[in-house]
Amino acid sequence: MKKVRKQSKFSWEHIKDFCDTLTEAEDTLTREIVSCISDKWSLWTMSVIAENRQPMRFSRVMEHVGEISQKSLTKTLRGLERDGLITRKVFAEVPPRVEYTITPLGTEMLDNVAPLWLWVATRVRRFQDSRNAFNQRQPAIRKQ
Amino acid sequence: MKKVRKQSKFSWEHIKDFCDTLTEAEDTLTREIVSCISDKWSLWTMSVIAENRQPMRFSRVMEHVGEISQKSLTKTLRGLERDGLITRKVFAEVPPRVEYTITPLGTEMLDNVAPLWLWVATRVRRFQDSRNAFNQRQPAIRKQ
DNA sequence: CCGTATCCAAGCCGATACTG
DNA sequence: CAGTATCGGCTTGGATACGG
Repeated sequence: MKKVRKQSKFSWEHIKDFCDTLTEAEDTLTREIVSCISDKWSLWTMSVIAENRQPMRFSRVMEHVGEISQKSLTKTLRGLERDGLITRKVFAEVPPRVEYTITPLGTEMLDNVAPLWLWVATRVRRFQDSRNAFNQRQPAIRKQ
Repeated sequence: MKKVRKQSKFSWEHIKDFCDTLTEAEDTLTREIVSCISDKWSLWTMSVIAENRQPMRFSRVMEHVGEISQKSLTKTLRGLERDGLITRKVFAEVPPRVEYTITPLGTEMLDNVAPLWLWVATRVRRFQDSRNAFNQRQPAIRKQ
């Protein structure tokens, strides 16, 4: 019986046991959800909607998010809706109105990302130093 | 003076104030570092090296990580080294030997990612349900 | 053994144009 | 107003071949 370690997994110390209880599908989905925090727009869009404290129209979200294109915003919002992080409500009016709201799950998500983000941010100088040092020593093993 | 909101930022509640103290370069770097957790191999590679508890050769890392290609593993390891998350030690021998070790910063990183990962993993069913429901109702606004 | 170089396919994302 | 459709550039990562 060949033990194939699934790609893209993460397990570490005390969470290892729990991770091992997940099916492969669950494990894959977990990674997908976690990965949204490095999606170019997802996290920022969520925090924009969350901080508004009330339903937000498409165009207002677009204003606040910034330089995003319509296409990308639509795609981002659909993804967040699909995962239950925001809700999308369409009003049958002319002109059309669509309102987006953060869900409790979405708020929880933001609250859980924040500590990690903060940890990285407080160490950003150290990372910068490390990169500078790395770039200054000649690329390892470089021929000549 | 046009206030251009940098892309790809994240700020939320109590971390907002701290994030605002970062320069744009620092903010960008923070996002880059955070993003490594969704890199296909970085996190998994780090946990493999960390759990080994001792320096690990390239080929052994490759075995444990699994289906990764040499090229991707090299690239992943270089990135982690550059950011100070692992160390890379070359021995001038024949045949060549290179050993990788997790750094304290790398361990800290893993420890800080774990809670988020665990939170997502414990809610994975909810995310799955949300996706199923989303896929079953006809795509919003879909014509006909 | 531990890489580097090259080619190539897939996917992301912006710009632009069009629609109910 | 809030999308959809299409194109095209850029990046990412696998496969393969080669090198010190």
